[in-house]
Amino acid sequence: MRDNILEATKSLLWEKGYDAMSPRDILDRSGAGQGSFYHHFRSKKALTAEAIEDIVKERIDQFEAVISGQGSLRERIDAFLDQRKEALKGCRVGRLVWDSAVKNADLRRPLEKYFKHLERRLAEEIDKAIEREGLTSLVPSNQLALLILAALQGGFTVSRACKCHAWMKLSQ
Amino acid sequence: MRDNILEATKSLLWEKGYDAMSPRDILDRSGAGQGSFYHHFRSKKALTAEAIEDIVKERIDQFEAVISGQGSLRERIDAFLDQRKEALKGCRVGRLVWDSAVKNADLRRPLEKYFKHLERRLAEEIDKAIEREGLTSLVPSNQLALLILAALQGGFTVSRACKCHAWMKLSQ
DNA sequence: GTCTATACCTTGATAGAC
DNA sequence: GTCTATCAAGGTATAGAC
Repeated sequence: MRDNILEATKSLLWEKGYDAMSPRDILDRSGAGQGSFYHHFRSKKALTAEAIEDIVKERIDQFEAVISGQGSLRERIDAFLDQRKEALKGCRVGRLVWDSAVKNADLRRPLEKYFKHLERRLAEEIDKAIEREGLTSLVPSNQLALLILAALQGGFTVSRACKCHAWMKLSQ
Repeated sequence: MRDNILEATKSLLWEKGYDAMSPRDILDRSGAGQGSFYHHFRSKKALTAEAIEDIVKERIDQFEAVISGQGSLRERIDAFLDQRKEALKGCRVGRLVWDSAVKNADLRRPLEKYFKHLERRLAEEIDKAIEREGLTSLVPSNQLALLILAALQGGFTVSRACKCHAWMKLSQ
């Protein structure tokens, strides 16, 4: 039951975010009762903190699965971008950035960890590719890495505002 | 008093978003009483709709003030990016995209209008600059325009997650 | 561990006096 | 137009039985 509650929370955070997600929502989706909720978790915020840790862990694993894999850099980055088929739902992590809960440092830290990790690893792989694949870059690799991240996150924002997959235009 | 309420709402939408903003917050900031609130506006959502219309209007005007001005394309785009000094607060428009109110088509439409306008105008100015300034572009102007928008919006997201101005690294 | 009952607060809104 | 009083519903959490 603890797991049900946690999974329900993770999906609700993606769909509605923290502010719009009520304990009621979590109980309905998980099938748990009030008793279970407050037996396993001290508060909505404590539960959210754990859910965010989980989400970031999963996303980093999924990212590493493609970026550390075989293929050219271009192929691996494309595979990374392809992980986001449902543009209108946004990034499971980036979506949380604007929620009030994130004013709390403990809840924000995992989000920072996520973006820092992706930025660092992308820059590393770009550097490797410059060496191995003979690529050239007009800007430092860490700037390029950040640009890729930002364009992806902002693509979600524009996509949702326009209710269409703007990022598809970006990646052709 | 009507204006006080509207202005308070506009600033609160920027700081907290729709879901985390209560009528109480609005009354406190505007100095109005319950009576005034519901005399001038039918509901929180109706007030928000009007506030969003206002915000988009103001932002488009501010954008046009620089993009239609004098100077090279590069200078004008830099001026546009420079309008966002407070990266951690995010874009007044983009910030709203993830709020529950935006599921309502009437509230989402102004956001779409904003991004569509900026995308179209940036693409136009890029085309003009290619002709007049002899610039060249590796990608179609509308893709480049969208990339600029997305990188800016996503820059806000990453900046807030990391509590630092990521976009400064992007624009050097 | 889970259930039901309960409690307190806030939200979002209405009513009626002035 | 503004004020105060009031309200129903829902959000968040606790208590105690099983």
